[in-house]
Amino acid sequence: MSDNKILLIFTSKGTEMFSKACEYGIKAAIVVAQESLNGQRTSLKDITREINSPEAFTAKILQLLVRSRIIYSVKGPHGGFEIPKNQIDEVKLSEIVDAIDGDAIYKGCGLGLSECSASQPCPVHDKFVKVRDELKLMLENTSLYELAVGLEVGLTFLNR
Amino acid sequence: MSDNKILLIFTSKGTEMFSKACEYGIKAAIVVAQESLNGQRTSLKDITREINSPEAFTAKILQLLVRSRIIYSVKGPHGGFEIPKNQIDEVKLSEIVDAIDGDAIYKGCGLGLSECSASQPCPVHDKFVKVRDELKLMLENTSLYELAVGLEVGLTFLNR
DNA sequence: TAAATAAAGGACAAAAATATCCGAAATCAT
DNA sequence: ATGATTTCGGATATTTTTGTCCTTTATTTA
Ligand code: FES
Ligand code: FES
Repeated sequence: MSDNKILLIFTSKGTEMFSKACEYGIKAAIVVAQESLNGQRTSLKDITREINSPEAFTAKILQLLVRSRIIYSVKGPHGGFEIPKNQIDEVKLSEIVDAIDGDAIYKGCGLGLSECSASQPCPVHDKFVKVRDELKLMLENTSLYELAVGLEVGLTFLNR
Repeated sequence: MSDNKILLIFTSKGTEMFSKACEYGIKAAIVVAQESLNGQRTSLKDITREINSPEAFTAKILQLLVRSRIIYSVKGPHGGFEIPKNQIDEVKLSEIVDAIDGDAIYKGCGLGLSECSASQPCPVHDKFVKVRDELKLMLENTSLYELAVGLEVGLTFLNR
């Protein structure tokens, strides 16, 4: 053991690509999309059971998506969250990420400079832009529909 | 204004790819590399002036890099941080990120599942792995040397 | 209309990341 | 040896993120 006191200050389990809030938001949206494709609304409880997330916290994130008109909510018995069927294919991952984490991850400078600029690039700019742009493209081209279908068919998992 | 009380809870200026600690670490390492190529040591003060970062916090991060033997330190007058010239080309960005943020960003599941698995993939797995692997490759193939040279030549900036 | 249900919203709590302060230890120059 | 300099290390403070609790509001059903 010995010197793990100071190290603890920096013992992060590992910084991830998206915030927890965003991870929950994406997962929740996929569940809502999947149920919506089946013509069903999904309640907060159902969602948190499916994605194994803290209820009240997830509620806040869902509200964020509702405010961004990415999903829609209905109160009262048999209420819950839904997405109009014809809209599910139009909702891109980028909109969800943007609503929760902002666009810095796929638009901002990799070293945190005020803005990414090709004329005044940071040292990693050239190399970073390539992967960042591919991330951007991926997020903008991936629809909730395809993610929901994979889940419905049993090919993918939300909970492990 | 009206409803910005609740919204404030979620007003992040935008989640970035790397943590602040990691951004400082990368920038600091580049400065140290650049000076080392000139046969000079760099003091903490010089570093924080170059990259415009909080001094004491940056010191902690530098210590982390020292412990990982990515950079070396010398105490006392004319002390500071340095990297042996012949090592500068061998230090890859991935080692720095790994030492500070861990490897989750270029190895972990995009939706935060316990581990990324192709046999039990999360809904974004297929699409995410592509960009994550490119990020991994980029980090593993980018050396401190090339980043430092770009800075030396005046092509890149650390401070804007 | 009343009761039950589910989301919305506010206040608060805990944990993690970011940041500051100060003294100790090492090193160098005189 | 002494004093100046600079990193190292511990304690603490601030801010942001994550998470909980409980009340209010809207909606449905009986
Ligand atoms: S300036 Fe840093 S990524 Fe473009
Ligand atoms: S399982 Fe989620 S990215 Fe591989």
